[in-house]
Amino acid sequence: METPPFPKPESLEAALALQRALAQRVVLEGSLEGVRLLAALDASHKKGKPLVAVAVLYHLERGPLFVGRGKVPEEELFPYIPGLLSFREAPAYLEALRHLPEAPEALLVDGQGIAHPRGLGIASHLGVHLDLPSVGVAKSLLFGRPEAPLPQEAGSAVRLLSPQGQPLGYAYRSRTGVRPLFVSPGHRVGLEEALAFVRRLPTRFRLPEPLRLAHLEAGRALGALD
DNA sequence: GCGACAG
DNA sequence: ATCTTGTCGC
Repeated sequence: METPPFPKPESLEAALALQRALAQRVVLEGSLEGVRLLAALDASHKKGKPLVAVAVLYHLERGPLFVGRGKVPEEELFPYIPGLLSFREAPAYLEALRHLPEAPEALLVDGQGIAHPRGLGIASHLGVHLDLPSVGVAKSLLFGRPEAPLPQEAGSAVRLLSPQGQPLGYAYRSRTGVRPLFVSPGHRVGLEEALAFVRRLPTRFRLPEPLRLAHLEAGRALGALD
Protein backbone atom coordinates (compact mmCIF):
# COMPACT_ATOMS: atom_id res chain seq x y z
CA MET A 1 0.00 0.00 0.00
CA GLU A 2 1.01 3.66 -0.34
CA THR A 3 2.17 5.53 2.74
CA PRO A 4 2.89 9.28 2.96
CA PRO A 5 6.27 10.29 4.46
CA PHE A 6 6.41 10.85 8.21
CA PRO A 7 8.56 13.91 8.99
CA LYS A 8 10.71 13.82 12.12
CA PRO A 9 9.90 16.78 14.43
CA GLU A 10 12.71 19.32 14.89
CA SER A 11 11.91 19.77 18.53
CA LEU A 12 9.86 18.48 21.40
CA GLU A 13 7.64 21.55 21.15
CA ALA A 14 7.01 20.87 17.46
CA ALA A 15 6.03 17.29 18.25
CA LEU A 16 3.54 18.41 20.91
CA ALA A 17 2.07 21.05 18.60
CA LEU A 18 1.64 18.51 15.81
CA GLN A 19 -0.13 16.13 18.16
CA ARG A 20 -2.57 18.81 19.27
CA ALA A 21 -3.31 19.70 15.65
CA LEU A 22 -3.79 16.11 14.49
CA ALA A 23 -5.91 15.23 17.54
CA GLN A 24 -8.52 17.65 16.20
CA ARG A 25 -8.88 15.45 13.12
CA VAL A 26 -9.61 12.22 14.99
CA VAL A 27 -13.06 10.84 14.18
CA LEU A 28 -14.64 8.90 17.02
CA GLU A 29 -17.44 7.19 15.16
CA GLY A 30 -17.76 4.24 12.86
CA SER A 31 -18.23 0.50 13.04
CA LEU A 32 -15.66 -2.15 12.10
CA GLU A 33 -18.31 -4.85 11.82
CA GLY A 34 -17.67 -5.41 8.12
CA VAL A 35 -13.87 -5.43 8.43
CA ARG A 36 -12.22 -8.74 7.55
CA LEU A 37 -8.74 -7.66 6.50
CA LEU A 38 -6.57 -5.90 9.05
CA ALA A 39 -2.91 -5.10 9.65
CA ALA A 40 -1.48 -5.73 13.12
CA LEU A 41 1.53 -3.60 14.07
CA ASP A 42 4.27 -4.21 16.62
CA ALA A 43 7.94 -3.28 17.01
CA SER A 44 11.05 -4.61 18.68
CA HIS A 45 14.26 -2.87 19.59
CA LYS A 46 17.51 -3.55 21.37
CA LYS A 47 20.29 -1.06 22.09
CA GLY A 48 22.90 -1.12 19.35
CA LYS A 49 20.46 -2.31 16.71
CA PRO A 50 17.87 -0.68 14.50
CA LEU A 51 14.25 -0.62 15.59
CA VAL A 52 12.36 -3.30 13.71
CA ALA A 53 8.66 -3.06 12.92
CA VAL A 54 6.30 -5.66 11.56
CA ALA A 55 2.92 -5.43 9.88
CA VAL A 56 0.97 -8.68 9.78
CA LEU A 57 -1.75 -8.69 7.16
CA TYR A 58 -4.44 -10.79 8.79
CA HIS A 59 -7.77 -12.02 7.46
CA LEU A 60 -10.38 -12.78 10.11
CA GLU A 61 -11.45 -15.98 8.40
CA ARG A 62 -8.21 -17.05 6.72
CA GLY A 63 -5.65 -16.03 9.34
CA PRO A 64 -2.23 -14.46 8.65
CA LEU A 65 -1.58 -13.75 4.96
CA PHE A 66 1.61 -11.73 4.74
CA VAL A 67 4.30 -10.08 6.88
CA GLY A 68 5.75 -6.67 6.00
CA ARG A 69 8.90 -5.43 7.75
CA GLY A 70 10.48 -2.04 8.29
CA LYS A 71 13.42 -0.71 10.26
CA VAL A 72 14.93 2.58 11.39
CA PRO A 73 18.66 2.88 12.25
CA GLU A 74 19.25 3.64 15.93
CA GLU A 75 21.00 6.93 15.06
CA GLU A 76 17.84 8.20 13.36
CA LEU A 77 15.47 7.14 16.11
CA PHE A 78 13.43 9.74 17.95
CA PRO A 79 13.96 9.12 21.70
CA TYR A 80 11.40 7.21 23.68
CA ILE A 81 9.37 9.73 25.62
CA PRO A 82 6.05 8.67 27.17
CA GLY A 83 3.35 10.41 25.14
CA LEU A 84 5.56 10.76 22.05
CA LEU A 85 5.88 7.10 21.07
CA SER A 86 4.54 7.58 17.56
CA PHE A 87 7.47 9.78 16.55
CA ARG A 88 9.78 6.91 17.41
CA GLU A 89 7.91 3.93 15.96
CA ALA A 90 5.56 5.21 13.25
CA PRO A 91 8.25 5.65 10.57
CA ALA A 92 9.14 1.95 10.86
CA TYR A 93 5.47 0.95 10.80
CA LEU A 94 4.87 2.95 7.63
CA GLU A 95 7.79 1.19 5.94
CA ALA A 96 6.39 -2.19 7.02
CA LEU A 97 2.94 -1.28 5.67
CA ARG A 98 4.47 -0.14 2.38
CA HIS A 99 5.56 -3.72 1.74
CA LEU A 100 2.09 -5.22 2.07
CA PRO A 101 0.59 -6.52 -1.19
CA GLU A 102 -2.70 -4.73 -0.47
CA ALA A 103 -4.14 -2.15 1.88
CA PRO A 104 -5.84 -3.37 5.07
CA GLU A 105 -9.33 -2.17 5.97
CA ALA A 106 -8.20 -1.26 9.49
CA LEU A 107 -5.11 -1.10 11.71
CA LEU A 108 -4.59 -2.84 15.05
CA VAL A 109 -1.74 -1.15 16.88
CA ASP A 110 0.31 -2.09 19.93
CA GLY A 111 -0.21 1.09 21.97
CA GLN A 112 -2.86 3.66 22.83
CA GLY A 113 -5.50 5.23 20.62
CA ILE A 114 -7.14 8.29 22.20
CA ALA A 115 -6.28 7.16 25.73
CA HIS A 116 -3.42 9.65 25.64
CA PRO A 117 -2.64 13.01 27.33
CA ARG A 118 -3.36 14.92 24.11
CA GLY A 119 -5.79 12.45 22.57
CA LEU A 120 -3.34 11.17 19.96
CA GLY A 121 -1.74 7.86 20.85
CA ILE A 122 0.16 6.01 18.14
CA ALA A 123 -2.97 4.21 16.89
CA SER A 124 -4.77 7.53 16.41
CA HIS A 125 -1.74 9.15 14.83
CA LEU A 126 -1.32 6.36 12.27
CA GLY A 127 -5.06 6.27 11.59
CA VAL A 128 -5.19 9.99 10.83
CA HIS A 129 -1.92 9.90 8.88
CA LEU A 130 -3.19 7.10 6.62
CA ASP A 131 -6.88 7.97 6.81
CA LEU A 132 -7.64 4.42 7.95
CA PRO A 133 -9.79 3.13 10.80
CA SER A 134 -7.56 2.12 13.70
CA VAL A 135 -7.72 0.64 17.18
CA GLY A 136 -5.12 0.77 19.95
CA VAL A 137 -4.41 -2.22 22.19
CA ALA A 138 -1.89 -1.45 24.93
CA LYS A 139 -0.41 -3.78 27.51
CA SER A 140 -0.23 -1.06 30.15
CA LEU A 141 -1.85 2.23 30.98
CA LEU A 142 -0.59 5.65 29.91
CA PHE A 143 -3.51 7.96 30.63
CA GLY A 144 -6.91 7.61 32.30
CA ARG A 145 -8.12 5.20 34.97
CA PRO A 146 -10.60 2.30 34.99
CA GLU A 147 -13.91 3.49 36.45
CA ALA A 148 -14.33 0.27 38.46
CA PRO A 149 -12.51 -2.96 39.30
CA LEU A 150 -12.20 -5.26 36.29
CA PRO A 151 -13.82 -8.68 36.80
CA GLN A 152 -11.60 -11.75 36.34
CA GLU A 153 -13.77 -13.37 33.67
CA ALA A 154 -12.50 -13.48 30.11
CA GLY A 155 -14.23 -10.88 27.96
CA SER A 156 -15.08 -8.47 30.76
CA ALA A 157 -14.42 -4.76 30.33
CA VAL A 158 -14.75 -1.53 32.28
CA ARG A 159 -14.53 1.97 30.85
CA LEU A 160 -11.37 4.02 31.03
CA LEU A 161 -12.06 7.59 32.14
CA SER A 162 -9.95 10.73 31.75
CA PRO A 163 -9.24 12.82 34.88
CA GLN A 164 -12.23 14.94 33.79
CA GLY A 165 -14.48 11.91 33.54
CA GLN A 166 -14.58 11.53 29.76
CA PRO A 167 -14.58 7.93 28.44
CA LEU A 168 -11.38 7.10 26.56
CA GLY A 169 -11.61 3.36 26.05
CA TYR A 170 -11.65 0.19 28.13
CA ALA A 171 -9.64 -1.97 30.44
CA TYR A 172 -10.28 -5.38 28.91
CA ARG A 173 -9.70 -8.91 30.22
CA SER A 174 -8.91 -10.97 27.14
CA ARG A 175 -8.46 -14.24 29.08
CA THR A 176 -9.25 -15.37 32.61
CA GLY A 177 -6.44 -14.66 35.04
CA VAL A 178 -4.30 -12.49 32.76
CA ARG A 179 -3.44 -8.82 33.20
CA PRO A 180 -5.80 -6.45 31.47
CA LEU A 181 -5.29 -4.90 28.05
CA PHE A 182 -6.21 -1.27 27.38
CA VAL A 183 -8.33 -0.81 24.29
CA SER A 184 -9.07 2.61 22.85
CA PRO A 185 -10.32 3.86 19.50
CA GLY A 186 -7.65 5.19 17.19
CA HIS A 187 -9.51 6.82 14.32
CA ARG A 188 -12.80 6.44 12.41
CA VAL A 189 -14.29 4.10 15.02
CA GLY A 190 -16.48 4.58 18.09
CA LEU A 191 -15.60 3.67 21.68
CA GLU A 192 -17.85 0.64 21.90
CA GLU A 193 -17.17 -0.35 18.32
CA ALA A 194 -13.43 -0.45 19.01
CA LEU A 195 -14.00 -2.88 21.87
CA ALA A 196 -16.41 -4.96 19.77
CA PHE A 197 -13.73 -5.27 17.10
CA VAL A 198 -11.10 -6.52 19.54
CA ARG A 199 -13.58 -9.00 21.00
CA ARG A 200 -14.07 -10.42 17.53
CA LEU A 201 -10.38 -11.31 17.17
CA PRO A 202 -9.18 -14.83 17.94
CA THR A 203 -7.37 -14.78 21.30
CA ARG A 204 -5.48 -17.90 22.39
CA PHE A 205 -3.36 -16.09 24.92
CA ARG A 206 -3.35 -12.61 26.42
CA LEU A 207 -2.84 -10.74 23.15
CA PRO A 208 -5.24 -11.00 20.23
CA GLU A 209 -3.70 -13.42 17.72
CA PRO A 210 -2.81 -10.85 15.02
CA LEU A 211 -0.85 -8.76 17.53
CA ARG A 212 0.75 -11.79 19.09
CA LEU A 213 2.00 -12.89 15.68
CA ALA A 214 3.31 -9.40 14.96
CA HIS A 215 5.14 -9.44 18.31
CA LEU A 216 6.72 -12.83 17.58
CA GLU A 217 7.74 -11.76 14.07
CA ALA A 218 9.26 -8.50 15.29
CA GLY A 219 11.41 -10.28 17.86
CA ARG A 220 12.42 -12.84 15.24
CA ALA A 221 13.35 -10.14 12.74
CA LEU A 222 15.41 -8.24 15.31
CA GLY A 223 17.37 -11.35 16.19
CA ALA A 224 17.94 -12.18 12.51
CA LEU A 225 19.75 -8.90 11.84
CA ASP A 226 23.34 -9.18 10.65
C1' DG B 1 7.88 20.28 44.32
C1' DC B 2 6.05 15.20 43.90
C1' DG B 3 4.51 11.29 41.25
C1' DA B 4 3.17 9.06 36.68
C1' DC B 5 4.99 7.57 32.67
C1' DA B 6 2.36 3.29 25.80
C1' DG B 7 7.02 0.96 23.72
C1' DA C 1 11.61 -2.27 24.07
C1' DT C 2 15.38 -5.25 26.49
C1' DC C 3 18.32 -6.95 30.47
C1' DT C 4 17.56 -12.12 32.98
C1' DT C 5 16.94 -17.86 36.52
C1' DG C 6 14.42 -19.78 38.88
C1' DT C 7 10.05 -20.41 40.32
C1' DC C 8 5.07 -20.49 41.19
C1' DG C 9 0.89 -22.28 39.20
C1' DC C 10 -2.58 -24.07 35.80
